[in-house]
Amino acid sequence: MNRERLAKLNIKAQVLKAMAHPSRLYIVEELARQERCVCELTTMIGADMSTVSKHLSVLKQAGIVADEKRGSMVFYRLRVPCLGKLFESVESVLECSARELAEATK
Amino acid sequence: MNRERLAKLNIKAQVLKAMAHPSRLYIVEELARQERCVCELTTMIGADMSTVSKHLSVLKQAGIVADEKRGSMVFYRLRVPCLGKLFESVESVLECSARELAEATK
DNA sequence: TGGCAATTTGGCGTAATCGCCAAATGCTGT
DNA sequence: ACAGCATTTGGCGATTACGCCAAATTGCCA
Repeated sequence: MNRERLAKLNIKAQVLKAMAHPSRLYIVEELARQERCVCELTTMIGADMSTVSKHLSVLKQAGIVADEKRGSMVFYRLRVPCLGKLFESVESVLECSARELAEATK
Repeated sequence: MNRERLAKLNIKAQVLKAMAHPSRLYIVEELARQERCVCELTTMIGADMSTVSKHLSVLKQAGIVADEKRGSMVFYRLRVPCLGKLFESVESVLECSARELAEATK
């Protein structure tokens, strides 16, 4: 495995890792519909605001979301419009393996 | 957030998490081309065989790969054929955010 | 300027992850 | 049955993730 490929793998894994958390995945799904400020997401998720803020920071550092300050509030939005495809892919992965997974974990 | 959605989020996050590691992502990419036995993957990755075996176990538990024992060797293959879409999605996410990410981390 | 709300940051304890080593398991051929 | 290869499992130390609390920061408005 050459180091170019390893570098790409690291970046890709980083993107996946950023979304590989229920709260963060929820955030991404919601931002795919519309932009939201931190307090909105906080009440939706039902966790501490500092926790949500850190999740957003992870997504931001992975290049998935962007933030914009308007007044005293910070609004987050998806940085890339192509995430919808990824959702579909994950969904289809689930559909493909859902039954087998259910059987496997019985 | 109702508990049905939370359950789905947990499963989706689990799938993403299983792939959110450079070695495991490498494995998935290779298995998308052809099935491989553990020792092949071990030499390709260059880690301890026990480490590779555990990575494969994670992918298996997430429903991403399936294993088949042939003789004394175990061959792994992708469980779902639709993972190609997901790769494309991750790639496009990278393309969309690569430049901005590079600038952001300067 | 003082106070209040929104957000971020630092820190802490707990839990999970990672990679290697050693040991156990399974299969093959003699 | 035995030796040897392929694979898995258990465990250990080190690193990282997670969620909450408290404190710091920033902007708004009286």
